[in-house]
Amino acid sequence: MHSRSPASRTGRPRSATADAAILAATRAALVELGWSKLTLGDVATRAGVAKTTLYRRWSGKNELVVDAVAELFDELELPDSGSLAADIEGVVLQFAAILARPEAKSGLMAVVAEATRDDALRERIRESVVDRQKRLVLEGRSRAQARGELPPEPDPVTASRTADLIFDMVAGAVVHRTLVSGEPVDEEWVRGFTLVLLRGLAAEAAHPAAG
Amino acid sequence: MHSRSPASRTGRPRSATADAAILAATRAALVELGWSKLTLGDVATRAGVAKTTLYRRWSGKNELVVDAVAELFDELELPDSGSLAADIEGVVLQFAAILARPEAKSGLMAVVAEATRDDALRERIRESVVDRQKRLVLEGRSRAQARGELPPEPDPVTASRTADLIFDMVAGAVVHRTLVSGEPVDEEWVRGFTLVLLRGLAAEAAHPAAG
DNA sequence: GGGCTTTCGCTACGAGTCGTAGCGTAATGC
DNA sequence: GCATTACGCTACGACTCGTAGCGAAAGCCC
Repeated sequence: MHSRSPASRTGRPRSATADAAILAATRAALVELGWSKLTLGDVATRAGVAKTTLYRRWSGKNELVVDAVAELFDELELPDSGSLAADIEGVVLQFAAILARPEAKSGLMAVVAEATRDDALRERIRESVVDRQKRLVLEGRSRAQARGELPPEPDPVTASRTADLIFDMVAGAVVHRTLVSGEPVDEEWVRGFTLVLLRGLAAEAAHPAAG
Repeated sequence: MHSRSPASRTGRPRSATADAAILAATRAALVELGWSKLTLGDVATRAGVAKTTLYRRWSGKNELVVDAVAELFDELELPDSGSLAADIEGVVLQFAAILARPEAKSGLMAVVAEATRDDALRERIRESVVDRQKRLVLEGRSRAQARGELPPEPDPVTASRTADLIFDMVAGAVVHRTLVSGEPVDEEWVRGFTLVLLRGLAAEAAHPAAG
């Protein structure tokens, strides 16, 4: 989560209940009000805590919403369905289901927008949201290579680059479809997407093709 | 741009200079302050107009920023470079160059986030930003089909669906790479991306593979 | 030129939010 | 019991919002 260091061993400990209540209240406020109309005073009232308590734990709206939205991605798991295509389809559908929730929609993109001018916020998003998604890509590829569906990478540099490319293609397409195009990520779309991606990757691996 | 109807033929006309000054001031404020710290009063001061003038033309921050950012995409053009791969790479590099500018970064994602709770705003973004990008996809495919690089579509329904898929994959990947991963869209990345996409599409077209 | 209409710049305003300070109280560890 | 920290509460100045009202300016039409 946020700060983990138990810098203080003495004194009254912070209420763990309050943390959970604040984050839940933040998500509820995101659903009802959206990002722009969400105020920290309102969140504090919903959570049943004082506004000052909220400010003692989070430095502002951005950090609070990142933590509140990050919890939504806890449920993301890579299903071991036996084939790479099914793995991808399963993860994409899970990711899309989370992204379709109103608290994720209005909150996530807003903090990403803010992160363009705030390096610390960008790093916070990376740690609590993005890296968890990226790990699924790495794990999925490793499984597919073990099954022989994808060839092993020749060197770690291109392996890392390809993983980054795949991640941006998968997450980017789903996010863009959901938030910009405003169309649902249903099974039909996922099938078409997976088809294009997988065949592109298989062919790309067969023909390394460095320009 | 915004309202096109010259509803009033009489009276003092609106200053066209003011419109341009306000939009330019908005972009300047986005660069210096970012989305969250941008205030309409400050934009009015920068543009040399009264705050009330600004409110007469735009209903709020969201609509103003959409128009200001939309102008950045005016320069987007499809280069006729002779091959589909070169066309894609050219457009992607143009798109990425625009998206890398700070006024686009901080403004565009913020209004997209707001648009998740505002249908009118979403439509405004679609008209002034998204559709112009989408047209390039349609045009590029049509050229590639004329060249024989892509097979003609069997029916208009799947043609439309495939175009939507390609658009979300291209725009999504570039946006995600730029804003979420925070990595540059350089020529090396574009080559790898185009390779995967094109080979996926060519194979997909060869094997229609429904269900 | 005279009149009509709309826009313009300016000032001022109530409402709402921000983030902080100060206080007395509650809950821990030693 | 004592030191230390977190808590709830209240209050505060600073800021932004969006609007109203005013006199002046800049166009059309006769």
